[in-house]
Amino acid sequence: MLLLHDTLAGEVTEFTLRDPGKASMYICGPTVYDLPHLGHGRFTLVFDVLRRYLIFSGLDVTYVSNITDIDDKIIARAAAEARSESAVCEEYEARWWEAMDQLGVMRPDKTPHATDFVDEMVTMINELMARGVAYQTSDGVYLDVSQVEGYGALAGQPLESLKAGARIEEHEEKRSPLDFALWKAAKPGEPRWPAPFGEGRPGWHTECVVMSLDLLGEGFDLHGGGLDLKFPHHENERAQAVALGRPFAAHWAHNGWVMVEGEKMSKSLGNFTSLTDLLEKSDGRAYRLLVLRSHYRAPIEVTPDTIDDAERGLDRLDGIARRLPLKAPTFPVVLSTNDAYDAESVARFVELMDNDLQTPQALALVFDVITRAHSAADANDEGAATMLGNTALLLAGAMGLEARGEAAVVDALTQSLVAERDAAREAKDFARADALRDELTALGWVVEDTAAGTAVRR
RNA sequence: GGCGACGUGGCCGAGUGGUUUAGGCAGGGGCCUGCAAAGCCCCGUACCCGGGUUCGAAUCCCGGCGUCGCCUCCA
Repeated sequence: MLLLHDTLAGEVTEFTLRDPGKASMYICGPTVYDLPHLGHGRFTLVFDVLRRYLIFSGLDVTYVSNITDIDDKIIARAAAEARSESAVCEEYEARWWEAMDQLGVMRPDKTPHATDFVDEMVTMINELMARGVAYQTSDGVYLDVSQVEGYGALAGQPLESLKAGARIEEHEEKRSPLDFALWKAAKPGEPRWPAPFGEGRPGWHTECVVMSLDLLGEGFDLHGGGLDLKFPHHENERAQAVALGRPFAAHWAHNGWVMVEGEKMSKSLGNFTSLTDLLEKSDGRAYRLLVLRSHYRAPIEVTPDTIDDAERGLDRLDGIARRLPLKAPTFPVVLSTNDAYDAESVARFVELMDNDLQTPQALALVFDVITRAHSAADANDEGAATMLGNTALLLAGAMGLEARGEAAVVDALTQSLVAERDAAREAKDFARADALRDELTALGWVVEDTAAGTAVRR
């Protein structure tokens, strides 16, 4: 039984399912107006790990994550670069998926685009107006949060308290500074859709309510995203569903910040690093390892040092796959009772993951199993070594971490140096052998002697 | 002003009332090796400060200090 922290409850609760055997997740996706940054990388990894763990546990998971393709920032960029909004969205959505693939994040089962759901959003806004909880102003349609039962539940603060701290600029037509736009009336030159309440475009908080309920149905299991979405984005989504009287997400999950030198990384602070940049410089698996290494709700520091550290950790994972003839699990990994695994380790893994995704300890467990596999191999106990090695690959794989044991692609020059070195060692010409090793090292290879002769890897 | 998170050994980063304890990286010693590498074994000082509860607290409570965040767009 999976226990998961629920933002609404403010504590770890049982992750219950609406339909037995099936899990439905809606994770807020990106607004495609710029390159993805490290924060995007983290939330996609965190929820990818949750998704994979649910699959590993035998559940049939439906994972929906949207693409916001209409927004002020998209319009601004399009205007600044004198091209269409759709051109901007196409470019950055493509970059988004490239980064996701490099991270090994599974593609969502469904990827709704906001602009494909405008009709549904208009219908919903109409209903909110008919119910008297939304009102029209000269620049759009707003939700009257004072009429929403329990507004502020996600923020963990009552409405009055939120109001007191509101730093929103005055808007004389709004009844409360916390009221938010469901619909923004079109300004000249902006993309627009027809609506009974005037041409315009949907507000950000509206798309996710409509798309999640439309694609997953009422009372779906989990709604997640980065911590900054908790308020106001998720609060406002929830407010719309509550105002409509429609059961919304049963469970809310939010992951912690990516920090840069002790400060939250964010676009507004200008201290963000693009994911694209990171992935050019490091193995995509390194960021996943880094994310797994701390709890998903804790902040993480991403620096060249912590990434390097993670890459060295990967080498330890890969090392066991290089050493032993293991059976790589099929991704996404599903727990099968047919194969020979170390039952105790698997049980321990499940116990840790069930406890609000204790991936740091689960990872420690994987490393322990690797050590045991090496020890067994040292003792020439091939059966135990293989079984333990396969267990390590299974558990790492369950978290989306792939071990790579395949030999490097070796060019002709390297091949000849390797052959020459083997010959020299055969002839006990160690001076020559060491010189050749130096040459190989200079070419960027790590040289290891094995029973089969010289082995090289990057 | 309101609400919240956090402060652990060289670094990253878990943990939680009590035997030995995360784990990774880095460092030291040993085994292995022609020498290495990889691997295995062993090792180091930790728990912000001050009180309190307790037989016993890094772990619970109170106070303090410090850091960070949310209440505006933000993953």
